[in-house]
Amino acid sequence: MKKGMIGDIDIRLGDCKDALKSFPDNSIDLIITSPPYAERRKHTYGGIPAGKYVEWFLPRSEQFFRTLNDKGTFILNIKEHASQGERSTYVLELILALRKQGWLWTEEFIWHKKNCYPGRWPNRFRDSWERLLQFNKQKKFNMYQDAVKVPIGGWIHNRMHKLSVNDRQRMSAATNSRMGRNVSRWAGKETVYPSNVLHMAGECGNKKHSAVFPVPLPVWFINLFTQEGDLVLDPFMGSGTTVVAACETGRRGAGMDILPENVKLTRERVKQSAKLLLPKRKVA
Amino acid sequence: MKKGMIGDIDIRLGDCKDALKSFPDNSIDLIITSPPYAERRKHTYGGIPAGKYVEWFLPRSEQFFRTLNDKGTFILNIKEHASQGERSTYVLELILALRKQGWLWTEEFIWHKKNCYPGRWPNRFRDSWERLLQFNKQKKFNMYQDAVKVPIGGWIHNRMHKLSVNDRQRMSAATNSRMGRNVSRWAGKETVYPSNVLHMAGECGNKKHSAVFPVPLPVWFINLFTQEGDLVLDPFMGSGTTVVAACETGRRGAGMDILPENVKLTRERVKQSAKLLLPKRKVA
DNA sequence: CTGCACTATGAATCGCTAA
DNA sequence: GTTAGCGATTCATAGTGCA
Repeated sequence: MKKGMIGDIDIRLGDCKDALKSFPDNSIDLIITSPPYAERRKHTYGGIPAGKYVEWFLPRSEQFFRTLNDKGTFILNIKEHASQGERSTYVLELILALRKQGWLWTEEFIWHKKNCYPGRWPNRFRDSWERLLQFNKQKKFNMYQDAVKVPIGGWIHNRMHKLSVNDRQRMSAATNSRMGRNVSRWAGKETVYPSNVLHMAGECGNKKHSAVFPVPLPVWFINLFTQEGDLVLDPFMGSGTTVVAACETGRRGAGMDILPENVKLTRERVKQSAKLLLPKRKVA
Repeated sequence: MKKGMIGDIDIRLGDCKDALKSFPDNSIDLIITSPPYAERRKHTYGGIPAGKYVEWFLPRSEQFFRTLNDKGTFILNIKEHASQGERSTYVLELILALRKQGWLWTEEFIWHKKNCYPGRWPNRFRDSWERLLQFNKQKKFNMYQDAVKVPIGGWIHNRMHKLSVNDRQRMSAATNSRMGRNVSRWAGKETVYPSNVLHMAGECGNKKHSAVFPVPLPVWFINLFTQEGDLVLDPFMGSGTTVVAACETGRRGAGMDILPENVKLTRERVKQSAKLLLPKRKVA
């Protein structure tokens, strides 16, 4: 086994701008990452100024473009901060710059964070969403929509709320009524395709690491854009959530980070994840 | 009473670029509008090309800037389309251009439309969100956050939003009906401030008019950014949803549209709305 | 007046065919 | 070559009609 590998997971220390140079062209099937946002994480990543963000990003996305499979996808999780009462525009400028670099701006998913960061300000409400920008190299790319179908109505939750007490009684009893039919449909896997708004709680309460996103988020995109055995990259690995997600879904994973503690942390998480999965895989 | 006025509502025929010239500086407290999107509404508004959208918009937003109160707010509802596998970038360019025109880009609310347009494509899911861009003239602007607090959990609130005109009539009459009970339940609940993601179904199934957004949407922003008696403008009035919302919330309203049928339609809706409200006001 | 079954339709998008 | 038009696809709602 090569150095830095745990099973099918390749974890490295370094800046992706340099570390990716040893990756062959067209070798990666999905890139999903949450880079350091501008003017954030000053003590760890140095806090890239908003005005220099695009020029900082482009040499790195150039490597993404080279290493990404022609039918692969690049998912960028980012959200501009508010400062001096205004939203920063660097993300908009980044989208325009990436198109000039050759990327197609295919879609913008919204991640609606149900339990967003608390707080109150006189001039704005809590920010409870982030952008998940999808970029591709060509119009035709791999997409496995059936892998992420959801129960009818999206969230059964909403449906349940509407039910009166009578409805609920009937629901549990009847097999032939309309509600009964609906219930059997839920159980019987009547599913529809999702939309471009994702409802997922942010990670919270974990003191060991401050994950930018919860595991289900990369899992969703991994299921949507890759198949088993495909290679998933997170060039700004952080605590390794994407890499863990790749491991859990049976994909190969790669990731890098400039901070040794993140490399160490990710290795530990992947080992943990692999341990839990092994018995599962035997069953399956 | 001046020509074109119904009570406190000023409805005009014409292009806002010209029609707004007779409005004094700093006279409007809130502008909330959904302009014709690029490459849409070809049969009615001609379909502005994406490449010319910014240059089409700026002379109009210049009038918005002049007529808006310094502590007022401008809410712009828009969403770029997808074509040939890519999202158009004209909205991003518009945001950048509006900042150059002097606007502060204060916030971006997400309108999550649960009942979005159906369809299935090999490369994308249904688009179920739109942008609600907030712009201001200064850092300090009027904001009445307490006016839009929601019950914890929020589901009764959702229910309220779904009310049709009929339901609202029913609600005002009945104290014993289902809705009446819900309202009383709501009164006892603890409330919290909302976030910047709004969940509202679009208006549909209404044969009389095809509203771009449902009344509760402008009502929400009117409550948030204005007080009773303030002036609310919709420069691209359409079927008059914003103007009706102003009427229902006891604000003064103004609106204009280049299509005579929209002017006529809005006048009818406002008259209807005023009729329903009058008895209520006496009671209250 | 309530609850349930049924139906129409909406700021959509892609891909094919015809000119 | 390039553009314009139309069909197929799809689902959460409001409205309608009836028991």
